[in-house]
Amino acid sequence: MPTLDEVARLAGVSRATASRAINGGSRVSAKAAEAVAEAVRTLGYVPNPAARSLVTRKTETVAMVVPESDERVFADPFFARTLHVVTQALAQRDLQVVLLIAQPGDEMQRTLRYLRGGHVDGAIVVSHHRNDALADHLAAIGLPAAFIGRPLTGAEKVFYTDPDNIAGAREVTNILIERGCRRIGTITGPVDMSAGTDRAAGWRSALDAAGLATDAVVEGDFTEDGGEAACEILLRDHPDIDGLMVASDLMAAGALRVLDRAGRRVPDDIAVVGYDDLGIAERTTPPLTTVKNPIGDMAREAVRLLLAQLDGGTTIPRRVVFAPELVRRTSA
Amino acid sequence: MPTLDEVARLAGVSRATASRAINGGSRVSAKAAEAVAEAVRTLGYVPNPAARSLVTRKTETVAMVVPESDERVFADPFFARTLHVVTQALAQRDLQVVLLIAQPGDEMQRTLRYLRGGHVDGAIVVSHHRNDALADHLAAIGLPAAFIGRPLTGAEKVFYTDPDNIAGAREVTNILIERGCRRIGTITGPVDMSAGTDRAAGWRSALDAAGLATDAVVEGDFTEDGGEAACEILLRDHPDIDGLMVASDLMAAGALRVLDRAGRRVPDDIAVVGYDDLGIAERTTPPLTTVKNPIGDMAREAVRLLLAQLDGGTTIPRRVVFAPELVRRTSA
DNA sequence: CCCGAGAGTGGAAGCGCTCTCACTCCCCAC
DNA sequence: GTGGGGAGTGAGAGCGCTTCCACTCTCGGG
Repeated sequence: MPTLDEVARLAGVSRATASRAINGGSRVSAKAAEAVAEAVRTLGYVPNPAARSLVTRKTETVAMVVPESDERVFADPFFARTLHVVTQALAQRDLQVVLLIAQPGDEMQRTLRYLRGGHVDGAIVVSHHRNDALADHLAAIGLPAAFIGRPLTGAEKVFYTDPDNIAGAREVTNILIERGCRRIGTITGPVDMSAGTDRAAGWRSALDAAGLATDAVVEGDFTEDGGEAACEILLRDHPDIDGLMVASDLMAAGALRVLDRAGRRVPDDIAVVGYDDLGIAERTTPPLTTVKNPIGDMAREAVRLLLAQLDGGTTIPRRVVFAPELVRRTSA
Repeated sequence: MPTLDEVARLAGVSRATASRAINGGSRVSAKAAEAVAEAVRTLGYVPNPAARSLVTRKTETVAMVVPESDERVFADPFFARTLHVVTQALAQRDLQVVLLIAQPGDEMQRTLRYLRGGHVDGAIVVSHHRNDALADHLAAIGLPAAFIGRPLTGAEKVFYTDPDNIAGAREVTNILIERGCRRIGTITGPVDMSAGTDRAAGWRSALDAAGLATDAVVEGDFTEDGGEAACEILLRDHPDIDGLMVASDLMAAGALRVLDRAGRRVPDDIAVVGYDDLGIAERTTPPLTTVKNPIGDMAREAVRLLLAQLDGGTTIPRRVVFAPELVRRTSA
C-alpha cells in the first residue's frame, strides 16, 4: 500500500502539500495539485483511514442503533424504510452507516462500548425502549445522536423526531366514533415505547371526550402474531366490541385474521383502524383505514439533526414533531 | 478521553506493560495486570481504535456487501436471514459488520474505494451479479472475502459457498414430471446470477431426460411483482402448460396470484413448485412444494471461510457446495 | 557458587496522517 | 523604492497505540 510520503516524493512536493492537495486543495497551486493527482493515480494511493482519523478525531461513520431482536428488525417494514432513508441521506455526505442491532443485556453492553470507543462520529437510534435507557447513556457518553421516536426517559437530553402519536390515535379513533361504534377496544403497542403509550393515550382521549368506556385494552408487541394473540384475548373478554383501534398495521393484520376466523365482518360487525401505513395496510382484507407514520420524513429530519451536531452547530437538544395524516380505506 | 499513558501512570507501570495487560496479558505479572485493570476501571479507559488499527493493521470490522437495490434487500427474506446469521457468527469473534448496499455505478465505485481503503479486514458478498465483477475486483484488491452464491465470473479466484441449484431444480422439476405434467414451464431468476442460470439449467436437464419440450421459459427478477408479470407472459404464450417451476418462492407467490385470477386451479389444472423455502412457501395458497435453500448453513460456512483467511491460514480459494433438500407441500 | 534461562519490564521507534507555524516568494499600493 | 499582505510551501510535531529490543531480576542446575 502506497503512503502519502511516496505520493509526495513522486509528485515532487512535501507531504504537507500532498495532504492539502488531496483534501480539498485550498492553498495549493494548480501545478502542485495536478502533480499530486497524477502521483495518486499512478500509485493507486488510498488514504489510510486509521491514520487520518487518529489525528482528525473523525471516523466518517455513523451508527444506526436498533435495540431490538434481529427477527423483528427484518420482519417489520418500519426498519427497512428507516434504514434506507438514513443510509441514503448520510451517503450524500460520504458518511458510512454501521448497523448495530442489540437487545438489552450483554449485546447492549458491547454496543455501548462500541459507541464509547470512538468508532463512530454519531448515532441514529430507532425503536428504543424504556429500559434500554439509551438516551441517558448516549447523553452521558456525549456522542452526537438523534432519536427517531421520543425516548420515554431522558428525552430532554437528546435530539429527536417524533410523530404526534397522541393526535393521530385520537383522530383515527374518532373515525370509529363517527361511524357509530359505541364499544371501542384497542390493541396497544408495548408500553415501554412512546409509540405504545402515546397511541393508547390518544385512543383514550377520544373515547373520554365522547363519554365512552375505555376498559377494552390489551397490550400488543408490534408483531403480527402478537396482534393475533391480543385480538383473541380482546374478543374473549369483551365480545361486544364493535370498533377496534390497533396501534400498528402489522398487528392489525393479525387481528383481522382472528376476526375473520371468528366470523365477524369488517367493518360491518366491527370496524378496525390501524397505524403506520407502510404498505401492509393496503394489502389486508379489507384494506385498513390507518394513520400515516411519516418515517421517511422523520428519518431525514433525524439525519439533519445529527448533521447539525456533527457540523459543530447546536448542542442544545431540539425536537421535531410531525402532524398525523389519516388514510381512509374500507376497514372503517 | 483518557489515554493509555494515563492508565499506565495511574497503575504505576510503563505504557508497554499497560498495553500488554489490556491485550491478553501474557508476560505480565499478576500484580501489574491487576493494577492496570484497576486504573482502566477508575479512568473509564477505552482504547482508541484508530490508533490501535494504525499499528496492527486490523480494523476488527467486516463488510457485508450487497450489490442490490435497497428495496429488494429488505423485501426479500433471503437478505434478512443472511445478514442475521452473518452478524451473529461474526459477533462471536467481536467483529463488527458494516452493511454496504450498492448497485452498479457510482455507488459501486464508492463501495470499492471503501473496501480498498482498509476500512475493513474482510468482506462477505451476497447477491452479486455478473456485471458487478465483484469477484475479480476483490481478488485484485487482495481483500479476504467469501461469497455466498457462486460468482458467474472470477469464481476460481475467490472463496464461496453455493447451494447445488442445478440438482435442486432438477429434483423439484422431477416432482412435476412424476405427477404427470407433460407441458412444464419455468420462470427463471435473473440470468446474470448463478442462481438464475443454474436453476434454469436444472429444469432443462430434467425435461431433457424425460424427453419433454423446454421452450416455455420466461426470465424473472426474483421479486413478487416480477413473478406476476412473468407468469402472465407465460400463460399468454403457452396457455397449455400444466406444470410450472418457479426459481424462487417470492416469484411463485406472484405467479400463484396470476393463476388464481386466470381461474387455473393449483395443483389440479397446473402444478407449481418454487425454490428457497424461507417462510413464504408455507403461507401461499396453496402452500408451495419447494426446495430448501440452506442460507443459514451457507452464511455460517461463508463466515468460516472468511475467518480462515483472516487467521492467516489458507489463501488458496476454497468452495463449499450444499446438497438440495425437497420440501413437499400441496402445490405439486 | 556461578551461569544461563526465562519471566517481567520499560524505552523508544514508528504506524500514516493532519495541521500549525515559519518561511519564501511575488504583487500591489503608497 | 519600500513595506505589507496574501498565496504557496515544507519542516516537524504529534495523534494513541503496539511491539521490538535491551535490560534486570529471580531461580534452578551444574
